[in-house]
Amino acid sequence: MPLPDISESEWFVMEALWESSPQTASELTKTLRPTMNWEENTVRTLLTRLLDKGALKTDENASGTRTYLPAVKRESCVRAEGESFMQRIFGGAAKPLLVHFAQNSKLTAEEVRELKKILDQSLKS
Amino acid sequence: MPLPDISESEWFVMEALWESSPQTASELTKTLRPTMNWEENTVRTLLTRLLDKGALKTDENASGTRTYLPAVKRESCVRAEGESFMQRIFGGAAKPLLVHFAQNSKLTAEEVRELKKILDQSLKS
DNA sequence: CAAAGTTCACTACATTTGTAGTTGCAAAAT
DNA sequence: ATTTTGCAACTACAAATGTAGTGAACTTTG
Repeated sequence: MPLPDISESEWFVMEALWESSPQTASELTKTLRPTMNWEENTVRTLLTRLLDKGALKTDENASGTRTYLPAVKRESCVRAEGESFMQRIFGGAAKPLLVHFAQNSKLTAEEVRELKKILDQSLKS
Repeated sequence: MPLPDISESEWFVMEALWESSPQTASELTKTLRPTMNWEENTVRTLLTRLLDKGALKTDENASGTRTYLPAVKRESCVRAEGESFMQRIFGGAAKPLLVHFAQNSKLTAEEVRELKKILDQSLKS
C-alpha cells in the first residue's frame, strides 16, 4: 500500500478535503470554485480518480448522496511528495535542500529563531 | 522566456549535461546507462524534446556530429522547481517547508551549524 | 567500392493528466 | 403524474510523458 501518486489538480481536491470532510461532490465544487473555477464534472472526475487510487474513501450521507473523505493522511502525503522532490532535485540529500530554501527565502527574526530551535532537535543522535 | 518545464526523465538528462557538457547523444546514452538503462533512441527523444523546450542548445563537433549542452542554468531550474514545489505543497510559504524538512531529517552537528549560519544571513532586512 | 555501423529525423503507442460533455435515473417540485 | 433537478456512470479528447522502433543518409572500414 504505497501512497498513491497525486497529481497537481488532484492535490487541490485533497487539500479541500483535508481541510474539511466529508463533503459531497457539489459541496466540493463550491468550495473549490473561487480558486479553480472548475465545472462540477471536472471535480467529479478528479474524485473518481482519487477513489481509484485509494486516496479517498466514500460514504453515503443521510439523503443517500455520496460523500468523500481522505483515506490517506495529509502529513504522509506531504512527506512522500517531499521525499520525491528531494530525491529528484537534490539527489536525496536534505542538507543541500535546506541550504537552498534557506538561501532563497527572506525570513523574519522570529522565524529564524524557531527554525534554529527545530534544527537543534533534528540532530542525528 | 519563462524557464521550460522539465519532466522527471528529462531532468536526468539535464543533470548529466550540467555535470559535463557538451556531449553527443551516444556519449550521453553511455553516461546514463548505469542509472537509467535507456535505449539510445529514448535518450534522443528526450534530447529533442529538451531542445524544443529551449532547455538545451546544440552544436556540431569537428566530425559533424551533434553535441548537446544546457541552455539554462541548473541553479535557475532548481529555483523554479523549488518555487513550484513550495507553491503546490506549502502554499508558497518557505517557513513551513523549512520546518518540514528540518523535522524530517537527521543532520550532523556540523550541518546544523552551517544551516544556522545561512539562516542568519537570510534575515529579511 | 560495397558492406556495415552511426546518426538523425520520423513515427508509434500506452499512460497520465487536465478538463469537460452526455445519458440515465431517481427524487423533488409543481 | 409530468417536469425539472441532481447525482452518478460513462465517454471524450487533446497535451504531456515514458519508452522505444524504422528508415534514410552519411561515414567508416575492409
